[in-house]
Amino acid sequence: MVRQKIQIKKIDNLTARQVTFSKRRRGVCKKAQELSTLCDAEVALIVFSATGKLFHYSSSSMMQLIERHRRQSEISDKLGQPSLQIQENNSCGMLSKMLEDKTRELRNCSRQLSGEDLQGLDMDELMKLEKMVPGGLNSVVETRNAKFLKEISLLKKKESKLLEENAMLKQQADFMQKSEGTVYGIHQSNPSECIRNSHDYDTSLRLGLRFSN
Amino acid sequence: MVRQKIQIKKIDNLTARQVTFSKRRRGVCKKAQELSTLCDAEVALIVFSATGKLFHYSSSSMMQLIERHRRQSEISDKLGQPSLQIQENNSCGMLSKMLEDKTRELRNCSRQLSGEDLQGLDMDELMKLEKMVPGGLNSVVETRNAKFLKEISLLKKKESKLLEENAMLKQQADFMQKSEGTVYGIHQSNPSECIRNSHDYDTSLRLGLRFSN
DNA sequence: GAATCTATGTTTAGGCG
DNA sequence: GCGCCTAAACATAGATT
Repeated sequence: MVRQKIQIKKIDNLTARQVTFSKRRRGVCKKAQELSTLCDAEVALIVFSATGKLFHYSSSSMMQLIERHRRQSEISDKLGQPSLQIQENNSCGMLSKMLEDKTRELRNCSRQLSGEDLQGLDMDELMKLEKMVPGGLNSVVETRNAKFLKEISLLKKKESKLLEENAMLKQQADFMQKSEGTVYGIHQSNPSECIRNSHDYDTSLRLGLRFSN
Repeated sequence: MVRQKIQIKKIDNLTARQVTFSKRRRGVCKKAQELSTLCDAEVALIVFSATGKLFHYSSSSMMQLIERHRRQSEISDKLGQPSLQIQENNSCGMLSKMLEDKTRELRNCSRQLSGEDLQGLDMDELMKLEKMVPGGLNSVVETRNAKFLKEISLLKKKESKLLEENAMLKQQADFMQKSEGTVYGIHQSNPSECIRNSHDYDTSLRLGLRFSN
């Protein structure tokens, strides 16, 4: 049999999953290395297998990279909080420079985001933002943010609807399963297979936070 | 001129390097996501561009993953990772899993956002800075709002797509019902029978499963 | 710069030892 | 598990718009 197109969802067959994990783990690592080398970037990659084994790669020091990441996040957090430190510590020139940087970054982001991601965090962050900033901004910005929030509300309703549908379909599937035991398909595992050795996660349990496109 | 084989060394031309960075960064990110989804792995990826911009992706919580990595790296004989989020009930077979995948995707887009974007935190920064710097920030506001609108638009599209997919799943469910309740099961497991833990943290270290160079 | 195109290089699913 | 094989799927360098 020749190669099939696969869909990006959890591979059910344990063996196939492990094999794919091994292959793709190396693939991702290689890609990370290449990115680092070709583009002069710092890259850190941490992978935990379903069995809990750790694999990692980093272009330089993992600790340094993690620390750098943490600091960057922390800085952002501080800025996000109502703390006024920065007002005291920065001149207008410096702030202007930062703003320029951020604007550039945001442009880049817009480009990147065009494909697949965005959403949740943006909404959350904006909500948070709204609470944090008590009407101090000018009316134009407030109006726009309100508009944005309205859109978010709509999208959340849609999400709820989708979730409802999912629940319904789950029930349906449940019912069908109870009413008929016939199962055919590629693979059906015996539940007892799930009780493997103590080093083995049951992968079918892990409904982790995934994203497939 | 058509595509040449490239050698993995730093790209000299700045523009080409930036373009490649952008393309490959997304590529690596996608691969990381796929690995996570397909193989039920936890993946964290941190990338700093040559200009210092941060990009990251994580299949779940970046902080948790980093913390887990830190612990496993430094103390190999410490057992019993306390919390590995036990999953919700999953007893409906393939269709149910597909639906859950979709639901999860919808819910957790934020994580992909935090992976690809500079996060909503940048927005916070901008807001904060806007408040501090008097005037002359219209372009920043415009940029941000444009980004918001674009994001909303894309989110809508994505949700529509998900709804469509759910509709398809519904059809599938209908079909199954008509087929006398048979189930095209690929894998079925009962979570309650699957007890796991992970005690072999140090194994990966002994086996030299590292990619640092 | 960003988006798209496309020929080509690279990855990898599915097998097998 | 690992390594190798093949061909299909995929990623992407280079060019163009």
